[in-house]
Amino acid sequence: MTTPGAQRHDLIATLEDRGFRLTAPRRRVADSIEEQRDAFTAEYLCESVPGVGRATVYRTIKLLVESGALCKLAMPDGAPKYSLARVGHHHHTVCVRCGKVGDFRDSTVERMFRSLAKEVDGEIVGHRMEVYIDCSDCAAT
Amino acid sequence: MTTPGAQRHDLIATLEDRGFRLTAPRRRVADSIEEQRDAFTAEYLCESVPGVGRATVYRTIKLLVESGALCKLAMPDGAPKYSLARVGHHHHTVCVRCGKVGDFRDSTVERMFRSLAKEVDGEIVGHRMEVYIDCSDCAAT
DNA sequence: TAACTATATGATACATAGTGTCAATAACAG
DNA sequence: CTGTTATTGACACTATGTATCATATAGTTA
Repeated sequence: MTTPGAQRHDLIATLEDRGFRLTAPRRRVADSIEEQRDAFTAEYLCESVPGVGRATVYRTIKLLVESGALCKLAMPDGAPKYSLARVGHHHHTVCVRCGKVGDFRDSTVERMFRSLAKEVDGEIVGHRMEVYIDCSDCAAT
Repeated sequence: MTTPGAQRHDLIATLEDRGFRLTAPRRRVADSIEEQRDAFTAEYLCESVPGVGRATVYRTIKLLVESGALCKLAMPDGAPKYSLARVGHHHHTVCVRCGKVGDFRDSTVERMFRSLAKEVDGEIVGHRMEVYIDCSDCAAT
């Protein structure tokens, strides 16, 4: 049981829990990710941690995505961005103008997948869903 | 009104309707796409039309996606594949083993988006959804 | 049907998002 | 403090495109 509302993004602890070594480059990448409020690209993250190798940044991102601590999203053109995971399983709204990410879990989403499971030829092994929005802040400008 | 059941994939006609020139390279790319039964990558298509420039293949794919005649899908890792569009707006099931693509339109999907529209901070301007399956043929092997 | 012109082509270089290799380095266990 | 093994950073390479530009051609018009 996790305490509701007490969402931490202790990315380094996530890596430690999975048995990875706590290195200086990983700490710097994790710290930088925790500072990002909105969705960010891997290349942007590389720039935010000068001195850390590009490959290390990508490797760290990959570990965090595999751990479920980070979500990989696709922009409308398919370009990838990353966003901190705030809840277990969820989907995202992404503002196409400012990149602000929102999470949502909707009972109708779950209902839809249950309904779909009966129709498809085979077993559902995963899914992807992103909802693109023009957020109220951007719409106001 | 379209005639239900009479789904054609006249990709060349789609380009003509949009005012593009009917060139030999475009005909070859369009013909090759119409032969693909499952989702395919752009590079695979390039190989299937030897002699046609890679840039031309990508340009033709882009025109067809913009026309709605071709769908760009994302595999679980985000890698793009393309699939002929059979109906107006729909979503896809993709077998993660063989790449077979199925279309679906589910009333609960529409209901879900209507429900979501009330919750999000802004206006929904688009979405993306793919359902990954292990199809019955692959599961049998 | 010949000529004209805008569009399209193909070669090439470049951009973005990663992954594989490998020698050097550093974390952590003992 | 030392040894082992994971990790790093540099670099090369792959995949998926896009930009540029000289050349070629589709479709129009005389």
